[in-house]
Amino acid sequence: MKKNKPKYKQIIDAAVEVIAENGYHSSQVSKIAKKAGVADGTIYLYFKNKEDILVSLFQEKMGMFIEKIEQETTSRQSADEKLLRLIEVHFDQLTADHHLAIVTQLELRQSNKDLRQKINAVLKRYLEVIDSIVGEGIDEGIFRKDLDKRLVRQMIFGTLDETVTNWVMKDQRYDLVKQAGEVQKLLVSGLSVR
Amino acid sequence: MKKNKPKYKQIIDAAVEVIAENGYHSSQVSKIAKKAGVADGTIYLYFKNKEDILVSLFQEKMGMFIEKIEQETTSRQSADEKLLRLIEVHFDQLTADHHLAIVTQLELRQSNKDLRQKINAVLKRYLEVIDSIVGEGIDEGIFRKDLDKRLVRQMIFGTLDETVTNWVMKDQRYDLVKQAGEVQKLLVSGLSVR
Amino acid sequence: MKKNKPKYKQIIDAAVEVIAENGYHSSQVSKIAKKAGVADGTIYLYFKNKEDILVSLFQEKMGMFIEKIEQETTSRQSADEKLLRLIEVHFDQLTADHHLAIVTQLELRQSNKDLRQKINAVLKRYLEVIDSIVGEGIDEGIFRKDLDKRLVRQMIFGTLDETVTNWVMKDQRYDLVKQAGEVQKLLVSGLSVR
Amino acid sequence: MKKNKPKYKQIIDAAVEVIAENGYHSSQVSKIAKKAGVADGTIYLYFKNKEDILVSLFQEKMGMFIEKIEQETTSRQSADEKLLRLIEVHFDQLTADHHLAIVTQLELRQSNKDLRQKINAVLKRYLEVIDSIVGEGIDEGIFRKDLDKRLVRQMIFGTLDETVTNWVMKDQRYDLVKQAGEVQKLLVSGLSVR
DNA sequence: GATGAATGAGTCTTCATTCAT
DNA sequence: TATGAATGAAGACTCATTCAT
Repeated sequence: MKKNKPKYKQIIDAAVEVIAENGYHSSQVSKIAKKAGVADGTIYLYFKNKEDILVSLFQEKMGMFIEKIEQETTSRQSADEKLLRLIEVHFDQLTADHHLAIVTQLELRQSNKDLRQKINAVLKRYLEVIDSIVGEGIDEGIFRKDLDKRLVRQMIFGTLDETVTNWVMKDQRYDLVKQAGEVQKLLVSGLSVR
Repeated sequence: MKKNKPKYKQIIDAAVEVIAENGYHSSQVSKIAKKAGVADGTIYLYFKNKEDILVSLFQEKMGMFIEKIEQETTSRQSADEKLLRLIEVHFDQLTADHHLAIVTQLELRQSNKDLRQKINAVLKRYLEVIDSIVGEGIDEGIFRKDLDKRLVRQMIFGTLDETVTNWVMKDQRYDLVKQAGEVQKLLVSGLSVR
Repeated sequence: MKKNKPKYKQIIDAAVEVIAENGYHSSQVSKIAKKAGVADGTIYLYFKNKEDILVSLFQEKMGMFIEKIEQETTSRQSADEKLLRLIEVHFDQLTADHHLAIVTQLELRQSNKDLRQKINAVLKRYLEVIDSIVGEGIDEGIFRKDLDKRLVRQMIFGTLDETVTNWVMKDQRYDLVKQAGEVQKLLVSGLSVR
Repeated sequence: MKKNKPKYKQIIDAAVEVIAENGYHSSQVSKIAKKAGVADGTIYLYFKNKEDILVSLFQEKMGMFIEKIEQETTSRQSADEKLLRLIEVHFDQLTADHHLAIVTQLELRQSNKDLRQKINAVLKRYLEVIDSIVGEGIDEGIFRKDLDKRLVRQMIFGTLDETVTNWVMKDQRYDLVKQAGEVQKLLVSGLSVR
């Protein structure tokens, strides 16, 4: 119960906690309401239905997540620095909110097709940040001209996502942010010795 | 469970089809039984419960999938050729069985934590193939000595997985195998101009 | 409950409209409040509960309905003329307020036993008008002496009610009042050729 | 629990009892299942949904009801005898099953528009019986030639329905069948002395 | 082995009503 | 008087699993 927050945020925060602790399928609306300190019916004054809680949760949290990344990357000079900062901020934010990490990496994936598509719509902004960094890198002459933008985007996002998921599944027992540099280096330089 | 009996395979194949066509949450046991041409109760002579169908499905299909990759990669000389072959065979097999592609990339992710952990156990063999290729590459002197094995594994697997998922979500409308070379190059050389 | 205040009538009129337009089961208190231009809670300053709105609605509208019939019938001379006038005024009033017709003939019947009993209490006055017309007819010697008052009352009311209900269910597409004469003749003379 | 009946009939009979005893709105599916001696889920092996129980109940019972009326009326010679027999059989059948009487006269009217339309479809057959008797009466020369078929049908059905409803609401405390003759006479001869 | 009819636990959502302001 | 945000009870339906045959 977080009495000073507006109910909308109270409910979303409760949902993150409940889902992280109980898993997606054991997160009944009544459980979320109880954690939020409101009646079951109150949920429906702020959200259309259960799915809408999840979509809103993702939009709210991911919105802030992406905004932070946008802010932090623009302040850097070169594309490779921007990429490093993107990875650091990505890792940092999920480290700071380990409930959110569990929810985004594991639990929300159990949602159905409809919800996943809404989630992808939210992720689009993030992918555009990646795209623009890659574009800058090419313009700056530090990234290859012949890069396939889509493949690159998939490599970067796929790598970060898989890295975070592994870390979450290992119960977040190591320092993710420390690996940002190495991950960036891998993405920029690849496996090759040169 | 008698793995060599036709009915066992009948049911698994029916499950793949039903899940690909109806989605994970609309794939009731009764629907799978009907497609397999057996009674609902018969399912339980071959599988402990519904989750066991899914785990077995994944083990069966992924077992063959990984075996093929093991075979095809050992026949290649150098680590970078092996990596290329791994990607080609990975893409090729999912292209060949589009029902399976849908099931592994989209539908099976909607399963709960327990099931995902069993799925990860199956994937371990695949990750070991990646590890050994990377190890060979280092020994051969074509990959960097200071590579973090785990991060590399996550980059390679994450990239391939994200690439296939995107392709499936775009309804498999383009030729995935054609992109194997470019993906391999990205992984080996990174984004950098050199 | 202050019957002379405008708000009381506002709410009842809103209820008639809302029920006629949305049907009994889709007529939430909040919808009635909105249509009446008051807050949900205000409803409860004028009515004990939802059922009370409906009972009051029926009392209010039926009170006027019956009063009109009482007035119009007393001015006629003989019982058969009074009966004709009763039918004409009955049909006429429901034709004049088609929302009310829908509500009384179709929607209010969906209420539960309790409400129906209260509705019947309101109807009692109407049945008494019928009774007295029949009594007069007998006294005048134009109706049979051996008539069973209750059965007659049921025939007259049942016939009018069924006639109006059919007309409402046919979307009030024909002129009900025009049929008053024929209905009266049927009731007075029956089916027989003489 | 009526173990020797097929489940379909068991459930319908249970529904009649439960609705008659508890009223339409307090007749939960679980209550019907319990009375029928089956599990809640079993209901849904035999009926699409709750409304389908009610529609089927009406079709089943009313089907038999009307069939009986059809049989009994055809065996009579003249139209007025047929009408008398129709009334007798109508009253007799509802007297014989007082639960059914409550359900058809009071509780089923509380259903929504959709259900009522399905109920009306069932009643159509009954109205056709009335129509044909009236037609015969006209052909036989004992009923007036200028009768409005629809109005007559509404008078007959409205009168019977109202009569039965009143009897049910008076807790069926008097002998309904005994009044059949008087009701028939009223319909045939009307109120008039001759 | 094979069947499939029967089971029954589990949950989202609505909406009449309240009460602090 | 008037408000309207908050309450919380209540119920139809699904579907994985069982077991008598």
